This record gives sequence, C-alpha cells and structure tokens, in this order.
Amino acid sequence: MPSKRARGSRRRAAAASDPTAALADRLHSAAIHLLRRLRREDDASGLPAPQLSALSVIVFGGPVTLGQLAAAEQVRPPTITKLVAALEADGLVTRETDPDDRRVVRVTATARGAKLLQDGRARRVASLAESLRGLSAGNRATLERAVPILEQVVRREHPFH
Amino acid sequence: MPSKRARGSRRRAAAASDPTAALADRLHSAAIHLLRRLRREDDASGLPAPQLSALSVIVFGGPVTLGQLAAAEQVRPPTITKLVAALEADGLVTRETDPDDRRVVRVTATARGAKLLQDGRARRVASLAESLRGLSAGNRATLERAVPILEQVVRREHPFH
DNA sequence: GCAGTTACTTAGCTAAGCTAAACATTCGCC
DNA sequence: GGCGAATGTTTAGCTTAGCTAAGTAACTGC
Repeated sequence: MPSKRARGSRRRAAAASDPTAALADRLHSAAIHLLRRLRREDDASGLPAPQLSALSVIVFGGPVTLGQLAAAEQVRPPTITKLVAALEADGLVTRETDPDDRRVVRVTATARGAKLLQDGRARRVASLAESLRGLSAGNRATLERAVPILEQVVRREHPFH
Repeated sequence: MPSKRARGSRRRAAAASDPTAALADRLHSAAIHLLRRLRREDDASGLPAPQLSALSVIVFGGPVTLGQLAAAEQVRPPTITKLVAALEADGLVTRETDPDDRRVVRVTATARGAKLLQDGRARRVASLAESLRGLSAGNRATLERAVPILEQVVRREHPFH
C-alpha cells in the first residue's frame, strides 16, 4: 500500500481514498448505536433481542431444526441450544425429535410464542418507527430502498473467509 | 381458538398497514445480523466491538469524562467503568482525575490505543467493505445516502421516553 | 458392524449490559 | 463553617450472549 502522506494524516487519507471502507465504518457504527437504543425497548417486551430474533425465525419459518436456526441466526450451535432452551422454558416454543432422524430437533412456536412475538415486535418497533416518522418522506424513502440492500449484504458469504 | 392462518394474516396486516413500522422492524433485524457478522472480524482485531467503539470516541473526542463517554455510547455508568478498565488494562487509554473536580475522571487515548484503533478499524471494515464492493454502484450510492439518515435516527431523542 | 460424519449438548470461559448501593466530592444554604 | 443534597464514579452481583473444546447419540458407508 503506497503512502504518500505523513503518518498523522494517513488514517484520514485511508478513509478518504477508500469511500467504500468509510461507508462500511459508518454503517458498522450506526448499527451498534441503533441496537443499543433498541435494546431498551426489547427489555420492555420481556424478551432480549436475540431471543426475539430467533423466535421470529421459528414463528415465520415453521418447524425448524436447531442447525437451520443456527445458520439463519449466524451463530454457533451451542448458542442456539441456549436460546431455544430459554424460549422453551418460557413456554414460547416446543422441541421435538424428528422421528426419521433422531439426531435432529425441530422447534415450533407455541400460540403464546406467536402472540408474544407479535406484541413484543409491535412494542419494539414503535420506538424506532417513531423516530422514522420524524424524518422527511424523502429520507424515509431512501431508507426503504436501503434496507433490502442491507439485508442482501448481511446474507452475503465471503469467498475467502 | 382462531386458526394459525387467521392470526398470521393479522400480523401481516398490521405490518402492511404501517409501512414505517415494517421498515423499523427490518432495519432492526438487519442491524442485528450485520453486527453478528462483523463481531468475528472485531475478534480478529483483538478488541471486542464495544471497546473499539468507546476507544473511537476517546481517540477522536480528545480527553473525555466517563459520564460523557457513557452518554456518547448510550450505556449506564457501570458499563463504561468496565469498558475503560479493560482498555486501560491493555494500555490503550489512561485515566486521570480532574484537578478542578476530583470526582470526574478524564480518559485519554495512548499512542498505542490510537494505533490499535486505526489497525482494528481497517481490519474490521475490510470484511464489510468487501461485501459492499459486491454491490452495484447504484446500490452502494443508495447506502451512501442512507447512512447519514441512520446516524440522525440513532442520535434522535424521544420526547416522551 | 465398525469408522467416520452429523446434530446437538455440556462445560467452562469472556464480555457486555443492567440495578442497587456505596463512596467521594462538590454545591447550596443557613 | 458545617450539613444535607446532588453529582460522578465504583463495587457487587446478577443475566444474557457468544465462543471453543469436548462429549454423546444417531445415522451412513464400506
């Protein structure tokens, strides 16, 4: 990497000369702060954000194996085991062994789980939605266009990673 | 008891009748998954994401009190105490009592802290930047426009919360 | 039918976040 | 000048989330 600049300004220069990296940096920072703010609303709904996220996959994705859930949530199997155990302890999901392959466990949402997701979700997005309503229609439209792109970026696998 | 289908469509109906809430929901979900993916890169840099975020505020925000840092990072004081303790243990920041008001502690980045931030940041954004480079120029431009809006949303205080 | 693979669990760790309560210091007030 | 309230930080103790390494159970293939 060629460096024409003095040491002190190289940090800034790197960002300026690579707008994509600068964009990535700001996106990362915005995501951190967004989640920190929303976690408080999640708490009010009685279920932490990762559990809500997993419950969402279970509710909308029908019966799902733990492995599929781990892949969808992009976490390791032990993490999913714990998350689902917590959901099950709260009576929000049920686990049952697949009769055809008794290694796999399928998770299904209970009626209570579906309802809690619905309620929690409503409460959770209310805060963010309120902020979004403070935006101009144009800015909101920009976010509408950006979100599907973000979803695509998040799902993308890296060839050499 | 109403069928699952009926309940499911009501949930969808709620989202459809409130596009802003739906947007908020997807934004929230995208943020969760984005951060989960990036945390792995953060780990490679040797410093967890919240510490990097706090270090960033310290490096670019000059000497900062713990209270200011807690406000900037939107966490409670005890959390900041721990984060700064970890940063200090690694020799990345120094703490000193304000001589004028000996209750307050000011935190400053060391040269090592500034360098680590720079390196870690570069490594961290590389992964995300790589994904962003996989986007079309138009999609990237859309994200460019969206990020400042996101930053604004994140900073926004709610009047009655 | 044994070896390897796959799906999940257990154990044990680190980190981040919280509340409640303690502590030290400063400020306001009489 | 001293005393109570307010402020800034810390301590203690808890919960959740994430990981790796290692274990168990079940399926697959030769």
